[in-house]
Amino acid sequence: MDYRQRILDEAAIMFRTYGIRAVTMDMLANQMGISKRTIYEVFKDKDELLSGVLKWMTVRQREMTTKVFNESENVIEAIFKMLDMMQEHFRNMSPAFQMDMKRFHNDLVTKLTEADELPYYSNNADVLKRGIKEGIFRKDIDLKITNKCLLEVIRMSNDKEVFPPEDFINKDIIRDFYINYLRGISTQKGLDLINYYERKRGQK
Amino acid sequence: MDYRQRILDEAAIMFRTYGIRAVTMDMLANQMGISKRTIYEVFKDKDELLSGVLKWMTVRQREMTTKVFNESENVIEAIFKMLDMMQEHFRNMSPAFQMDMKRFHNDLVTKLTEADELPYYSNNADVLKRGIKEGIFRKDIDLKITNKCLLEVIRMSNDKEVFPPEDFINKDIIRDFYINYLRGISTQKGLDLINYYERKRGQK
DNA sequence: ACTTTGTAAACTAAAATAGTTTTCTCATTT
DNA sequence: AAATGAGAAAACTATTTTAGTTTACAAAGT
Repeated sequence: MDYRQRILDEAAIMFRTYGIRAVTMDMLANQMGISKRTIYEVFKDKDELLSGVLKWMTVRQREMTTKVFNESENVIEAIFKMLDMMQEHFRNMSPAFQMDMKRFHNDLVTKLTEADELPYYSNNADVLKRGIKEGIFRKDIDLKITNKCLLEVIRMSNDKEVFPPEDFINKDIIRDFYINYLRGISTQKGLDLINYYERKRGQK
Repeated sequence: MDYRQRILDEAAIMFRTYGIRAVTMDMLANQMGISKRTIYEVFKDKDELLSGVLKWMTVRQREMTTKVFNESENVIEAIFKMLDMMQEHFRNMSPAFQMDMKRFHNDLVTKLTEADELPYYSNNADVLKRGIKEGIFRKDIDLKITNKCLLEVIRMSNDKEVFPPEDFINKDIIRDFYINYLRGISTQKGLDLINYYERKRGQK
């Protein structure tokens, strides 16, 4: 029985559901039916547990995205699927989680951001290159800047201070923001594809 | 400027979004751009604020339900609309809120439950009576028991321990539970109406 | 000038929780 | 059957938070 993995899985669920502060180590141990000490046997402290959870979430996200990208006809289809996954990821995440991350673990956030170990905040250079190769994105875009912009779009879309929930009821902010930026860097072929998948999506 | 009401409104939003413990009095004051002391000028302590918030939520819920009931053709239509409202209410509520209520304010919960001052946990006797008068519910049902059962259905449907989210992905538990119990107390006319509104709902 | 109303910020006291230590239990090994 | 070891259970303490208070101060109205 791999305690480490079991703890990571359960902690991930609980952190995402209730927030980080709200989940005490006692609560987690009780919920899993193990002793608190066993948790501390594997993880030095709560910070290490949290950072483990985030890294694990990133690994899984990477695997899923890679799979999606390999199985997609073109970059636009892949991006649309990835946006669906991302939306699902953030939809099930308690606002408390994001608030706690900012208030109490901001140093961890910056560390993980720099190390590209935060789910859905990872380097998109490969995607962009593929898009260029497929004639979907314009050849003259600046890879580094565009990549950074896409990351910022995601970050901002999920920032409650930028888009306060009381003013923006719509949950499709990411989509809207991301896709319209995408249009801006697309060729005619890219635009046609975006329109195609947008229509397709609207139908269901 | 009615501080009491403004505080209630903002606290309601924050408690529901982040949970009760996660929202500190400082945070609430900062968010509103007022001083913490001003809050304590109006509310003795956090408990009183919370209880105020819940009562206020109940008042609004009552108004809305009453309106819906007066504007509905029959009891089944009214109940369907009410279920929609209820679903919306619980959908936007952080699991942390419900957990905090149970862990740290359980005495308040029981107090408010007894006083019928918890949103959506209110007496349904009038609804049942109207249903009987309209020939939708059977005449021979035991009002007191049925009423209690309906309340319990709502309570259980929202209890994460009864329906753990990891096992029951479906958010329509309340609907399913409530409506099928309703079928059990309905006349043929009632059943026909339920089927009609179920179909109508399924279409959109 | 004086009073009221509220902000800002420092402070204290209480509560909760992270993390530790101790004791006990049961299963496995020798 | 004794020894070992992994982990449960629960009590403990040390730290951190946060509720709630107090103080000083600023603006606005009288």
